[in-house]
Amino acid sequence: MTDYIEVLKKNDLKATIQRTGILKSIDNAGHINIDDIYEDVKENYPTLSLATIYKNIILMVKHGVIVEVPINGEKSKYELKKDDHIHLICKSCGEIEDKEITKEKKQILAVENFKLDTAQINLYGLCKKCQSLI
Amino acid sequence: MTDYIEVLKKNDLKATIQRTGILKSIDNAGHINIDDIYEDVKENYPTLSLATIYKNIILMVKHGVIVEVPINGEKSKYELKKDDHIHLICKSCGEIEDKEITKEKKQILAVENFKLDTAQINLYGLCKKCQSLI
DNA sequence: CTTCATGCAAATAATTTGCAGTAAG
DNA sequence: CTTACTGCAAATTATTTGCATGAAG
Repeated sequence: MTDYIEVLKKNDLKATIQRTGILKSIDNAGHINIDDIYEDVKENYPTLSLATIYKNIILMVKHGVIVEVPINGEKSKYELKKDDHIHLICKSCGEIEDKEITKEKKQILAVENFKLDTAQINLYGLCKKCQSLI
Repeated sequence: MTDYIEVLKKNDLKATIQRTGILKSIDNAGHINIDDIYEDVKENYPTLSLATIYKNIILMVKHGVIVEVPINGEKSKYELKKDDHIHLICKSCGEIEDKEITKEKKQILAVENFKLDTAQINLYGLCKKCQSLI
């Protein structure tokens, strides 16, 4: 269980109850879009507004607390910041699974004349469960 | 120079002047978002409407003529459909460069229990030009 | 205390839709 | 011919902004 208050302060952000609530929601879901965060957080903080979520998502991305995960044909989802990893995105059920990138894999992606900051690797296909349903 | 009429027909789409215009614009830019397509195409077809672009982008993505390239914190760009490749996205100037994925690299990305369809690899960092400006 | 965050309502931007008139095959 | 496409205007949805009040450090 992550200490969201710590994470926020470490990244120069005040720890408000709205922010920890949003982080808890993201952490819980793994990957989640703004509307779903709103639905989720509202349960515990009914007065929390969508505008507050927008403002905070932008802010927390800027401060490196969370990361945007753009998905083809959908609204972006967000996840807690962690080491680069691969997203396995199921085109059938929409489930997103994280997969570690080994050092060797990352090395292989290295490109000359380009100073790499973040690698975003999304593999679209069919997860095990959905394959078996065909 | 690609024959856009051919491409469209091959993918079961009528070849209208608006569609070939959009494809030409995308091909020309490499990677371009909807607003910029609009600005570009309007020069030659001033009556072409933004609604038509939206409708056709959605349609051409569905038919596999073009591909969405989501970019963190921006509106998605679009490119002509081609073999999977890597995008080098410069965080400074915004330039996107395509880089081939060798078979070995693609093999390395293979994951058990996941039937891969499309690989989307975006590397965010600094291009050569922008590195030298620091 | 002091500064920054929240919530609301209102503004703006982005995308979608319906429909009458056109064009492609 | 027949079916599907376009352009327009209107509707909807998504996102941003300003400001008075309230909470964090």
